[in-house]
Amino acid sequence: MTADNRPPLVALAGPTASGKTALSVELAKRFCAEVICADSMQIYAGLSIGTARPTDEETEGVPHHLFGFVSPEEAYSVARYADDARRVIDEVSSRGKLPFLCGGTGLYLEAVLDNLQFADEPEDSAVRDRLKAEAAQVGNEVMLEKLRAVDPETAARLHQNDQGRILRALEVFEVTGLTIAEQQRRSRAVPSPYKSKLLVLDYRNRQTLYDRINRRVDLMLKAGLANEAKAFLSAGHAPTAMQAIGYKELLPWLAGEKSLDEAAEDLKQSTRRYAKRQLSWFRRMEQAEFLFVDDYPSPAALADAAAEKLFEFLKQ
RNA sequence: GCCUCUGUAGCUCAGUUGGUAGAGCAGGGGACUGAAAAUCCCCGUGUCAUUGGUUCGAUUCCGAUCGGAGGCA
Repeated sequence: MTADNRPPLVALAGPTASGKTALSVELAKRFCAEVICADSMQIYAGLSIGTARPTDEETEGVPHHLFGFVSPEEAYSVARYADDARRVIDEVSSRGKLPFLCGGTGLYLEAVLDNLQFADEPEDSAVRDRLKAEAAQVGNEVMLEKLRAVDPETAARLHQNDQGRILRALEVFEVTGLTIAEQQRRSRAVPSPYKSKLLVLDYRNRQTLYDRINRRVDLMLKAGLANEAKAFLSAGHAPTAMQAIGYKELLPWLAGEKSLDEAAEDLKQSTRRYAKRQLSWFRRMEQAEFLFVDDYPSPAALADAAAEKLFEFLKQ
């Protein structure tokens, strides 16, 4: 067995409120690592309390990258993230530090860990807008049939109601002349220049996680989430950032339709459901090694266990 | 104390003219390649309160008991 001489890349994933931030800082200190955001919402400036972005106090002097650096007015995407993340990873690595991805966005993590290649595509969304208008006219079934005619492979795996993916597949074919199935194959053509390790935090007892989520939402509100949301929501449209959990759920309260308590309950529920979806993503990531937080008596014990796994990995 | 109503899935309730039951919400699982904290798909066995009786058969009818609600004293 030949040694893998590629430089190391470590990632820590886990559902929201699982304790990623604290653990990442602790591990970063032990391994001389620098943390790189792998979270689709913590990248935005202005969304700080609601996305639980690490505060200066929490980072304890450990360098953090790609947090809060995108204007919420901008449309961001996985493709841009992959570029940004690779650039930072290379920088950190070339300085002799360990790049440490931390975040809960499965797609972003996969894009970097699997070194997915994204082809250049024109910025304008004219094609997409047109396809959307067409779908509104003729219905999803017809659009799915159109896709089946050019890309039966993709059409076969998409459900009729999955309009977003059906239209994107049609868009890719129209813009690039290649099916999205083929594009996706090509996206995996280049092996990663890094050897990587992915740790995932989870809880054996789901309720424990949910309790943490509920508690954290209360803390966010105490920390001033309502004001942050007010400022963010009144700043106008923010196409992608607008999707962040923690803001849109407070709209009914700002509109006087719901009490703050009711809105907070909705917010907790969306967050719980989100955590579930995150876990479902992480479970299918082949290289994921799960660490169950409630297996350990203390954060320190968890950190020791995680550190041991990283030692093993770095030795390889 | 008496009368009436009520007790079915974690919650709110349907329902079975007697052949062991189903919705919404909650919850669970899955998918995911340019909006991903988004989006899409799938999943309902529960001593039908307990206990006797009638019946081939009771969650369904009758009685009692124990909860709950309302009314009258």
